[in-house]
Amino acid sequence: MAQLSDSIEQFIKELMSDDAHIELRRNELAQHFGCAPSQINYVLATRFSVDHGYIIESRRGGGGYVRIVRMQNRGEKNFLETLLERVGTSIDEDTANAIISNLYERKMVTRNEALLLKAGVARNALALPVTAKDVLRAAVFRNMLIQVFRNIEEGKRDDV
Amino acid sequence: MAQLSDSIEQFIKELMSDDAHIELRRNELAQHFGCAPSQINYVLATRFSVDHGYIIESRRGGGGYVRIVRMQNRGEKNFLETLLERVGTSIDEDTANAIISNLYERKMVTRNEALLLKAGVARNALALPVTAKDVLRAAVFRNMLIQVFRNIEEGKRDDV
DNA sequence: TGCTATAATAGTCAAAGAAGGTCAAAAGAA
DNA sequence: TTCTTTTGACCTTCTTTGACTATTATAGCA
Repeated sequence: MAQLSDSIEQFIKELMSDDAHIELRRNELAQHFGCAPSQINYVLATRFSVDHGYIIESRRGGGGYVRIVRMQNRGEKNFLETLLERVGTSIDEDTANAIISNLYERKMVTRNEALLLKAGVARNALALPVTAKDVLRAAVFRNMLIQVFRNIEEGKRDDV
Repeated sequence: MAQLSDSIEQFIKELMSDDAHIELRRNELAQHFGCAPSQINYVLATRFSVDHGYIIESRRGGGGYVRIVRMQNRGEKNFLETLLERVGTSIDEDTANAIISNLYERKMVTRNEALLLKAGVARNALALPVTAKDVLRAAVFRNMLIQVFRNIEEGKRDDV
């Protein structure tokens, strides 16, 4: 049943289309969807986080607004470093998934590859205490991320 | 006779009819049959497992669902089953790599996907005693293998 | 002009609601 | 008995709402 949050996410993405950023009124949007204003914050937090490749700016008071900015493509080399730093030595599944979705939106991986990456970091694969899971997931994920960039870099040789 | 589980199994199969996959609400279905929700899980586990040719996906929370995907052709189903059996609960890196190369040779995964899979099971990702590594690798690998087949089956939906 | 009160926004956080998952014990069949 | 099925208690995840808080612009007043 196409969750409210999903609809709002879609709506915002359509609004953005090709633009690198849009501005909206939190209350208006909430009214449009007949929901609590804080629902908008929830959507922003869960679907437009930095890990998803967006930056949120806002301003309160009269004439207030919420601006959603799609982060620019950095140089790939730099980007990998940033991602690895973000992953660090421990990462939870949601954050990892956000990063993967971002890679897909930037067309750096195909849909199938994205799903493969998600399968690799899924919590259900790891029968361990949560903390250990996060540590292990980070290790596996780092490896896969590096491979993603390697794939992008070379994409030519045919020996596997 | 006609066990409850059998009825539920039939019901689901009729629901699917020609579709390669359906989505349902666990609680609704349970209510329809006047049984405990976990009964549905039992049916899924015993009649819609991978070795029966199905793959289950699900999501919790508001708007949650259970999706049942049927693998189209028998060959694929048996192959996945064989692979999962081969992987078992513990596998070393070389064996995993051999399986991946085989998938690539059969053109079931692209070169990039194969490399991604290898990255996911690489020993350097797992900072653990060897035995534990193998066990963990098996878990992650199983997950990824199932995803490979899922990709082959559906390759259409666009939600990542 | 400078200050202040008010209205107009947005943010935070915790609690409630809405699913599905797990596991072990009880019940039933073979 | 032994294997399969069924149930229920408890767990985890994701969403939605609402009360309370914070910030900003502006109109009115001294």
